[in-house]
Amino acid sequence: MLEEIRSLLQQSIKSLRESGKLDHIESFIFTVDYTREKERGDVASNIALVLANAARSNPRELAENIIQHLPFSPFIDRTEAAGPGFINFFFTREVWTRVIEEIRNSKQDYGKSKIGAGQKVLVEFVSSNPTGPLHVGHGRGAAYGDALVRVLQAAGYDAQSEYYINDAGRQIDILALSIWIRYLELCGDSIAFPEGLYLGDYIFDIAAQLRREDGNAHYQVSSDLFESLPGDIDEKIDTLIKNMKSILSEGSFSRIRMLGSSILVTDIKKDLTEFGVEFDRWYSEKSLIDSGALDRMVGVLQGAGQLYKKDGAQWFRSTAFGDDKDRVLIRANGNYTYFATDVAYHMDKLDRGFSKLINIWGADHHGYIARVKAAIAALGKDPDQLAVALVQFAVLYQGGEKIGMSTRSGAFVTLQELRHKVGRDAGRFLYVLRKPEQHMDFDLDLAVKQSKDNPVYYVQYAHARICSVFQQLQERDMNINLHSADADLLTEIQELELLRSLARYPEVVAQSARNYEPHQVAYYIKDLATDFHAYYNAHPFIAVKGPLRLARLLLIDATRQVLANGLKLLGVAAPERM
RNA sequence: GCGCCCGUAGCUCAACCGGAUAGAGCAACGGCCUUCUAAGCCGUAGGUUCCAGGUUCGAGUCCUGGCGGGCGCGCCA
Repeated sequence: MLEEIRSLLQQSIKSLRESGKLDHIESFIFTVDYTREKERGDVASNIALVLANAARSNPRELAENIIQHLPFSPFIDRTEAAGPGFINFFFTREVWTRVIEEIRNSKQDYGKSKIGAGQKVLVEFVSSNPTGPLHVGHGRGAAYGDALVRVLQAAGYDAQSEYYINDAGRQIDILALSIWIRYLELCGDSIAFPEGLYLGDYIFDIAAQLRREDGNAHYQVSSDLFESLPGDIDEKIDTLIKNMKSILSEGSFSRIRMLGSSILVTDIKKDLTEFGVEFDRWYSEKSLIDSGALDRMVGVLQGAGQLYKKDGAQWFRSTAFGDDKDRVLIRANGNYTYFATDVAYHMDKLDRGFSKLINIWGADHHGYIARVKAAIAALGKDPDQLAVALVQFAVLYQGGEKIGMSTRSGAFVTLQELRHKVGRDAGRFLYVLRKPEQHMDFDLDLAVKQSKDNPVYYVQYAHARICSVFQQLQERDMNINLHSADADLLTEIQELELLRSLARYPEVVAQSARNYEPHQVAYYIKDLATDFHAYYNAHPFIAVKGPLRLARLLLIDATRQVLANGLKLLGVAAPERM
């Protein structure tokens, strides 16, 4: 509908020009938006305000002029110039009839658009290291990323989701080391667990499984492991890893690595699936090394003259592309850095033909953006193809107290615990109710409440209430055939409010996709639920006669459909009863 | 020190590319169940949008400088 109005305005401008009442203006941007208050019509445009300057005329007069030249439309009842020069449009009943029909015809597709026009977009999110379970911080990224993919798809983008598994490199070595030491303990060795390794209970579980399956096959005397360790904690860990690799057979080492990461990846997948988050693809970091993609990338940068050696390491001249400092790709000990494989990964994403890459990262990774963009530029691509959405941390509160979190020490609330405690729907809705860059207080007490305080139930309740009305009608064997229903009978204030809201939905989805802001959908369905509850309390549906009842049923059925569509985009269930 | 994010009602948060009188929920106060789910509704009260300048028809939104909070600034990921 906004496009219709936009077109009417453009036609008016054209005829103003042809009659010599308006000079030609190169290009201009104007808005056509649904109004916040119905006193200002259903839709308003600032076109006269925008053009007034260039036309050197009074905006209010220009608005009147534009109105005079508007072509006829069956959708416009009347127009007015208002305020400083806005043009307000008031819809005819024709519009409401059309909206209801459209919802009835489109059903689960109502709200979809083509603004993405098949653009290939890759959304990468969570991508947590398989070195421990997901915690509530990952939950926010998961809820946001999944909703974003759904919203983009609804807006016509060819959006795909991907999880990058860091199954190569140092972190996985540390994981293997942690498991092996616990395993040695299980074999009867008494070992002082070194600093900086993974401490969580899940490490014991993996070690126990290893021993169950392989017996003492990986047992080696551990005294060599701790020989001549340096003082620095990182160097100490690197030495421990080196020692472990020389003590263990190749087979044992890779067995422990693989077992650890595969168990953890499986757990992560399960956690996410139960949270309603599925990925189109799980992309292995290790595969970049095995396939030679990493070496190819280094070759390209080498060929471009953007690499140099210093202190035994291989550096990428990222400062030539706007980064603060140059970055190491290959460490002096010969190992690739995480950054190196990540650059290869981004090269691969672009090679796969995605026009836009959206990465969802925790806010602590913001300093990483410049170097990845620098690498993309150095590889001869456009760094603006990469968009990074930073998700701020969620701080958990319980009983008014902040719950501290620390990953390394193993003391954190896992996503699974959150889900068991508050449920999938409440968890996802509360996460996605905040725009990602906003710092967030996650109130566990509130999330747990199955009451009016919890916004997710407010929306779901509206959906269930509507279903219940139809359920009752069916039980009483009353007519619910809406084919002959007449939307023109809907004239109550609450009915018009609902119709206005329903009409807005496609634009909300489009806007939400354009800005990567699924929270707009969450707020919209909250508002829609409010409109419905107000209606429900003001007017009867069952205890009212024939045609009017059918008209009202028509309206609430459409409302139910839109609530369901919106909830679906957020990955939240639309229950039929509560 | 440098960089990024945030600062809006007592609390948690919205505000569509800069638009008209800054909105919800919770908390507070007053009402509504012999009628379809009260997990609901109606009403009252609550604001120097952190501060100071600037840009313009118009600023919570953009720019500059402060203040406050969070996070970065590794041959970690």
